[in-house]
Amino acid sequence: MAIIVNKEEKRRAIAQSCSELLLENGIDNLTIAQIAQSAGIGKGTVYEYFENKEDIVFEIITLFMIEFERRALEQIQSAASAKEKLQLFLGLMFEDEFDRRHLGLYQEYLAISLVQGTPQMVEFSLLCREKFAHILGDILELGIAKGEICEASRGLISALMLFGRGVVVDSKVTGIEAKAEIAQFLDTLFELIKIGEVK
Amino acid sequence: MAIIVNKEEKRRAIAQSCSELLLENGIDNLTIAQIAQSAGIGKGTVYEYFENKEDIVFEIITLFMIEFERRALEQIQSAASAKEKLQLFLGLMFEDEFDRRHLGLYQEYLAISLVQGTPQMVEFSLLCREKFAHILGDILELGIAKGEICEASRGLISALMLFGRGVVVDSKVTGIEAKAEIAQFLDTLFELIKIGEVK
Amino acid sequence: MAIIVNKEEKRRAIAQSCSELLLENGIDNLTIAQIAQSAGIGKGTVYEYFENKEDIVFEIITLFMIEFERRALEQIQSAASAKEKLQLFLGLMFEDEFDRRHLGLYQEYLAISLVQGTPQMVEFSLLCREKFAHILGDILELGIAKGEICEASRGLISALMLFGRGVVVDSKVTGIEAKAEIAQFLDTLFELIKIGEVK
Amino acid sequence: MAIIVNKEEKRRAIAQSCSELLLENGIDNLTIAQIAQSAGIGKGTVYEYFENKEDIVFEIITLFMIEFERRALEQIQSAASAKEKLQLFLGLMFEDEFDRRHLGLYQEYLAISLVQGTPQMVEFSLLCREKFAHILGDILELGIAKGEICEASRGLISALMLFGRGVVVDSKVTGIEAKAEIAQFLDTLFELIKIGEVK
DNA sequence: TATGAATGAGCATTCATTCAT
DNA sequence: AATGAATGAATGCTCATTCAT
Repeated sequence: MAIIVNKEEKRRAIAQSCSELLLENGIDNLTIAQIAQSAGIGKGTVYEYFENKEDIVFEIITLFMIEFERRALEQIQSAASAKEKLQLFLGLMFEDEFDRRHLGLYQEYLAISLVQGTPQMVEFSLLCREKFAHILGDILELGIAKGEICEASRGLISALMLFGRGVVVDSKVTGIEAKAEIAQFLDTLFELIKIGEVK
Repeated sequence: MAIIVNKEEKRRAIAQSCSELLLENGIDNLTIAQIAQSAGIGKGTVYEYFENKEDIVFEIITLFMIEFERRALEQIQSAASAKEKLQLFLGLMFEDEFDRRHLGLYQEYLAISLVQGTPQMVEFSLLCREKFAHILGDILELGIAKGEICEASRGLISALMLFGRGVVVDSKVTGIEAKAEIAQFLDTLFELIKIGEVK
Repeated sequence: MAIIVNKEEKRRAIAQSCSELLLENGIDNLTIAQIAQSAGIGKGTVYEYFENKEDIVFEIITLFMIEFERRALEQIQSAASAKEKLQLFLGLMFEDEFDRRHLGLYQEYLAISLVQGTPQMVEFSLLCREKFAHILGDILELGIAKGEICEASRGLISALMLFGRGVVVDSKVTGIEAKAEIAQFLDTLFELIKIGEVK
Repeated sequence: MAIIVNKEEKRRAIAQSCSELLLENGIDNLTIAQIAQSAGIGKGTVYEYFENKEDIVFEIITLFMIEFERRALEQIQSAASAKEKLQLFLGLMFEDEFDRRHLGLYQEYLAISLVQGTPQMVEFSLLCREKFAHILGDILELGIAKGEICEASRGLISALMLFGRGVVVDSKVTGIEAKAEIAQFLDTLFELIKIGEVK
């Protein structure tokens, strides 16, 4: 009698089993052979659950993204002002060693997107964009509602995300100090968007 | 006596001769054999003038960067207001087919920086950063001097560059409409930094 | 279930299939492409069974060494006196065309050991040394037991091997006549070590 | 008015100027460019004085050989008995750091001889052989004359040289302890060839 | 006599993916 | 459902030597 396996469940199990490997070795140095071994299955079996290597990496990165979103929402709640929330959100990837490894993986993923960019990857990136836009939107709306920042701030969602993307890239490419850049930007920005002053 | 060649000159000549190749094929698909052929020299000769393939790509990208800087300064002069200048500067890479190919190369270069990032590459990126910071600084200072924008705008240089980087990346990664994003950001931003209104 | 292959067996089969190639072309001129072709497999498959090219050469040389040892023991048995045995053993590599090709390969291997000498190669050479020391030891012991040679001869094992190595090298380097040198040495030596005379 | 240069003199000057380089880098890693630079001349000029790279290496090795011979003779004189002289002669290459570097070079040279062996190299090796045979011959003759060793020892010249060659090779190939091997061999040998005992 | 610019052949190795069993 | 054996494309780099000046 064959064991009935929930495909979706096994997918995640395989992905989980080698997520550490991915963080350690990076995408390029992760081989299908390693994946199969760490999951305790044959190489061919991997392809029963995933289309290709990219598919596996996707699964893992998606898991990380969900976790990241969860942490982001959690952290943001603990902050009082809109500025603090933004600071936390934009800076979340640069916190500690744990994040540094995830950041590295994310940068590697971005690099692949930059040169190979399959429709699937674009779709995934757009999905992330939406989620984060939503989070940023909530932060700003709340800030406006609480009278912390002006109505015009509403138009900054996309810019804040693009700024964030720039920080992620440049923290590697030019070695800028991410958290300092974020702080400085928010200081300047809040000088402009906070309520109650005349320029 | 032997023939004396101006090494620096020939370097540039070789780089020039295969820059088209680089734009067409991308970095990864550019082979030393192609470079040598397009320059009409032997493969070994290439290595008389360049350390390695990376070195060649660098030379070409540097040439493009210089050209880009020149065009940026030229375009900016033709604009009247600070907002227009910023729009031109940030949008310069997304103008037409000509730029699209250069943009692609730049994105590929960024991708490499994101995963391999040699000290030399970081140094180059920092150099670019400085140059562009200078240009942005001039634009903002002039805008402040002319009373177009508030003093606080001065603190936006780094943020504008990171935003620009984000647009370069996301125009590929998520397929956002670069020029529209830039326009929208500047509209919102100028709503905040222009002089003469109460929030 | 997938096909299970006896790895060790296939290793030897691949090695065997290109040993002729190795004898003909030498180590440096043996390419992986040739190996794959002669074994009727793909280049990649070669690497399923061998770490690298060196590993393949090792396998083949080891096979030759085993065969050499077998022949040596066989030949020695057919000889009556210790002197004859030594002569056969030391001269075995210089017999005929068959041996000349193997000798050439061995010399090439020695050359590599002399400049690159990986631990693995040293280990292999020590293994050979042990085996041959054992054979020489047996010959001498029997000679002593039979009263052909004096007790002190026992101390000559290592020297005989080093002499043999010297002959292998010099037969190529200075073109000395190997068999004549061996004969002359043994004549002199036996003059000294044979029993029953006063110097 | 052209400067008259003694070709032979300049040859030696060039060779001398890069002999240190040769000891440090080995034959394979010594480039013509380095040679030219260290001699303060152009690459092309090197070929005015030498046929090819091999020719240069030859010149240097010849210089070393002459020096080695000088040292050998000097050392030997300081020894009293034939056994001591042989020990000094055979062990001379394994004395100290100075010798270790020369030994390495010599081994590399042997390796080349083993696979490429040009007539010129064979000739050189034969020349060395003759010289050293002469030295060994003198040692043995003197020993015989002084009644230290028996007449038959005269036949050991070639064997001693081949043994020596074997030690040079195996000190690298199998990592044997050269000086110990030499001592052990000579102990055993002198047990056999010394005068005044009955086996 | 001196130079130095130009040359170009040659090859190991990796690993995602397939598919016969 | 699971497997794992087989595959093969694709490329940077070195350096001794030559010969035009």
